[in-house]
Amino acid sequence: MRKQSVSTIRDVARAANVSTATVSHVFNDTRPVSEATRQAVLDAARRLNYRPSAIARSLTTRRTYTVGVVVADVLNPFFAGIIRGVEDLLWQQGRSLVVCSTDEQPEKEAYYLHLLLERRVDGVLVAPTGADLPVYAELQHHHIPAVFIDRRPPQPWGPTVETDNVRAGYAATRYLLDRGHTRIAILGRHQALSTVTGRFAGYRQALAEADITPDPSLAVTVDSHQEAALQGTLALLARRDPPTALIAANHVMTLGVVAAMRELGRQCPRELSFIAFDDLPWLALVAPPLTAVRHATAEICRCAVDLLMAAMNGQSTERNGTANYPIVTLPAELIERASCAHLDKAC
Amino acid sequence: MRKQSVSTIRDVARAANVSTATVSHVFNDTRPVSEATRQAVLDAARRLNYRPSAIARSLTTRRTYTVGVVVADVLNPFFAGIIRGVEDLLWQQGRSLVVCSTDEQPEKEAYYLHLLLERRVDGVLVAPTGADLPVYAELQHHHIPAVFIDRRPPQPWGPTVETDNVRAGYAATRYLLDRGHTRIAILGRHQALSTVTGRFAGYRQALAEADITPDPSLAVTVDSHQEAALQGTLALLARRDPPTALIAANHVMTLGVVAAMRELGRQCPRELSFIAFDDLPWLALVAPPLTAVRHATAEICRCAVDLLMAAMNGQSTERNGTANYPIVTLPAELIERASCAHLDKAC
DNA sequence: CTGTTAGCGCGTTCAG
DNA sequence: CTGAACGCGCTAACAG
Repeated sequence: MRKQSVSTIRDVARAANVSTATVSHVFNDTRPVSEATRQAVLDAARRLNYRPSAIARSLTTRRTYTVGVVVADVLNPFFAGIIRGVEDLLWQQGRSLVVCSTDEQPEKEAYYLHLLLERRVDGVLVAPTGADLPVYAELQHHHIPAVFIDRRPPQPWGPTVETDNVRAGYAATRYLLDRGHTRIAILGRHQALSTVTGRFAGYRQALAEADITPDPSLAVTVDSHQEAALQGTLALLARRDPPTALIAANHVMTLGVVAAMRELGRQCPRELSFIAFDDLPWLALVAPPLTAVRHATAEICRCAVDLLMAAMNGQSTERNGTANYPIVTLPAELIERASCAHLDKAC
Repeated sequence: MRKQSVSTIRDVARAANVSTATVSHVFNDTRPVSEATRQAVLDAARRLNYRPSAIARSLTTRRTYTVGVVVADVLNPFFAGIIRGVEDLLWQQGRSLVVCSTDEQPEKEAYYLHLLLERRVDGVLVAPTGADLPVYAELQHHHIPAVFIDRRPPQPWGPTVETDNVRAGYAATRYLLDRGHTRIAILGRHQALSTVTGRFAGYRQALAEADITPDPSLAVTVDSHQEAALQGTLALLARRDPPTALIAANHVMTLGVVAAMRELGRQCPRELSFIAFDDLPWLALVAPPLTAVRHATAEICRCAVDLLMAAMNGQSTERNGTANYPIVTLPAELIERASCAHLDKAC
């Protein structure tokens, strides 16, 4: 077998004695072709192992059938879920998905967005790091729509789909208040993301509504590592007046809290009631099962993809002057499990 | 601001009073350009918001700087880890990564590989479903190298990088044997993947070496869902002669086993010693901490990417006649934790 | 129903 | 050090 090069549409056209246009139309079903020539084309294509080049096609159609997904970390189960959800939705449209992990670094976010811009993806789904990057304007200039997921961008560069963090933080706190807790702590990452601030705001709001003067030292922020979360929890529980309940504002925090409880040999919920943000299978399997706030991941994906499609198929990104992008806020669900106890009134 | 279209290399050339060739060379640093014109070009580019089109570039260079990664499921933490590792390695080369989840369905695998083929990715990393797909030959025909990860392809269509499943299965079983267990069960998915068969083979080998006549009914295979794993475990533990130790051959199995233990109120390791394949943070945090087999994920990624790069930069896929592709087998690590107890001789 | 042809935006010879 | 011109593989007008 001699070194056969990859064959092009022209090779097929020659082999089938038709024009390249006909071949194109056979493959794209974009205008009627007589059955005879159609078969001839398909035969020739099969013989030559022909596969149309999406690159060449993209050059003329100005569509890549690809979208970029920029998240903090694919390894984080929450984002893995987002990616999976988006992939399934896009799959049906023949679109593929290039994934990028920023590790919460604005430089990496900018780098990846530039990459996606050069590749001329049809659109991007971004969980922004929070920095106000010039690349957002560039994307807009190049008519590449962006939809923000999970967190709000620093400026309204596009529609946003997020969990109702305020309400979720409120609901979790309220749930604990209803069980008699007054000294409730919350542990989150030390970062100005809308997720964090929202959850903390809901927490404070619930306390205020219950006429509890919030103790600022019970709202703890740490670096986004399990170890930091562990140390933060240890410090919290070592106080003379430790909290009776604790909310972990994301999954990494949850791991740290559980590690701390284990290290101290503290029992949950007898010695500390606990609510975890981000639900995962294992939370239901430990002793005690952990109460958790579950994101509406499927809805987030569906909504984000819908918005992106609308922007991609619709006219331009900027409709008339300054567009007013929607912020879609989806409710989270509190999954009740055994990790929250009623506090005796006596306390 | 009027509707300004996206500017091309020609616009930049005009604006800078140079030829398109010069602009190209400025951006790619591919031949000396006088500092004056260089600046003029960069200025013009900045003014026009110019970004080179990777599509047009790919059409001439025949390189997309993109690789496809086909796995069973991005949501599976093992594969998420693979993707993250590969992404980090590729990132430094300016390559991006399109991810595809097959859900173990050969049709989906074929579909995605065709998609990647049309997109002319520089190479693919595949965790095959096990089916012998014609698309493998097509990839080869189109000189798109494939490297297989985690599982072996049905035919040697490319190099493979995998965990040493036999040794890992052997080590886990041996570990339990050393602690006095003789009735050891293993629970895996019901599927003819090299991962499963390897782990089961190692299990049988260890038993044979210990002169234990293996009880086939202790090697259980079920569908790859937590519920099926749960049922399988329940059945195993409901026997008149239940095993004293159990190995879960992957993470889904682990979830099912833990759920079953919880449902039965069985204590680990007092009533059942347990080893989990696939290590995750939470395994160390439950009571008791779960002994686990940890894959050398980082090494798998490094090795797979190295092999892929070699194939992409090297000449063609088929060097001389039938290439002989290596199968790289990387050792897993047994992480000792408290979930395995010594069995009293008396038993 | 089918063919011709002109780009799409870039890299890359070959001349100068 | 620079420019002109061709081609990558395909789609989209326009003819027929």
